[in-house]
Amino acid sequence: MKSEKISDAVVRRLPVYLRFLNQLSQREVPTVSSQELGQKLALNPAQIRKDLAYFGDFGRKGIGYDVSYLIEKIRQILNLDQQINVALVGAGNLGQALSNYNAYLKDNMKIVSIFDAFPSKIGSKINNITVQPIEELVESVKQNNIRIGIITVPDTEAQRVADVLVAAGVEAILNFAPTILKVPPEVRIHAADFTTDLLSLAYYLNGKETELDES
Amino acid sequence: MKSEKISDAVVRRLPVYLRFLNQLSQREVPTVSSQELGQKLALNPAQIRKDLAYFGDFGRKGIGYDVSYLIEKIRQILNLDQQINVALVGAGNLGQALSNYNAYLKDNMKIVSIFDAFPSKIGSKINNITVQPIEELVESVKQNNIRIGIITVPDTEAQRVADVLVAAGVEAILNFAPTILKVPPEVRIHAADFTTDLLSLAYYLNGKETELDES
DNA sequence: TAGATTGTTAATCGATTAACAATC
DNA sequence: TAGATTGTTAATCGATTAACAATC
Repeated sequence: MKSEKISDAVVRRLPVYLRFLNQLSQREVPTVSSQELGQKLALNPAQIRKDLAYFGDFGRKGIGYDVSYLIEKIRQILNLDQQINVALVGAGNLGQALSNYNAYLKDNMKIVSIFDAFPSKIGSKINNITVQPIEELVESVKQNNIRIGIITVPDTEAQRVADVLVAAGVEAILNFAPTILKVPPEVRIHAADFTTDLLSLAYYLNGKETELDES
Repeated sequence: MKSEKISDAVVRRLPVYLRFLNQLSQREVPTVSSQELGQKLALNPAQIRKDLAYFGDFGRKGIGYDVSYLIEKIRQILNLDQQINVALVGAGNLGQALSNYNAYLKDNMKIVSIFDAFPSKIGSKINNITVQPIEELVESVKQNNIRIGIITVPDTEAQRVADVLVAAGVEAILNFAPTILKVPPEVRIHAADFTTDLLSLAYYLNGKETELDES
């Protein structure tokens, strides 16, 4: 166990480990080596060992990692040993898809409130949750102990919504809008904008990745 | 213009530049400096200049970058000066959201075919496109000059679908399923799995990012 | 004991940032 | 000319990988 600052690159791999470990657990595989993890996840085994060693000595030399134990530990590290309440802002197509797709549930993340600005959406039910007007957000976030906000509104509204979420005291935001949001440094933001991913893919079409520089 | 290998980190910033430049263009701003771009996009100006300089001398000393010219150039670099046809596999909630949300259209990316395995989905129309059975994928991809595939099927099906897309000759895949896909090296894959993003956010809740290591 | 695999240090690799001459 | 800003080299910073002693 070291007490260095842990980089975001490391943190983002933890859910990847967790997911695969859960699969192993389901198949009742008792232990796994960094070697095998690396192979399955396309990562360097040394990197995996190093990542895990930041948080503790979870493995056993000569044996590997106990699957159940490592799952428990990673869940603790990610704060997933308690339920994390999430608010979703933007009940459009994408927002509806995210709230239906409640795969997070098994990971203790739960969308407990949904907000929208459109009067036509308000009052309707998505996945058993009644859509509320954004005016009620601050109050609702405080009352329901909501700690994470998901933004699925049009990009023109994203900053406004982020400001409201911050005012409500949310600690982290997952932003699906294609905008760089300005928030105070204590609020963590992850961009989940897939248009960026998709457009950048186009670069790799057509052999453009090898330089054709003849000139 | 250098002919180094361009890293993916650089490529992924290009769509971010492009998006902001489009906004400037709409406001009819004629030129922009790396300084200003950096400020708005929360990036280091030197990094922006370096990124752009990989592809050519697009700026003018003392002036900055001509907005329209830079847009044109970045679109060329990203292969977006031609229409790129995209296939979507998986007509569930998320798939429907993506195909409705056709924000890519203005960037010359177009979802032209949608596939699903569920008999109940097949034949229905989403955003004016008829959902086809996966059995028709290979044929359809070839006929419609589809070059990118988007995977929005359940994770248990993702690898199978990826194999079919590869067999059909797709050059790149955007994968929303939470699985590490195995594909031949000439096919580019980007992971767009937001559960990873969301779970990793939980790490930052609650002051966990500063080490409490007292022991 | 022999084989396997960890945790960790050192080496490498790559990406970001600073600095500045060139020049509009 | 003076001020601004690029393109690029050099310096820095950080992340990944290799190597290996410790040990199950």
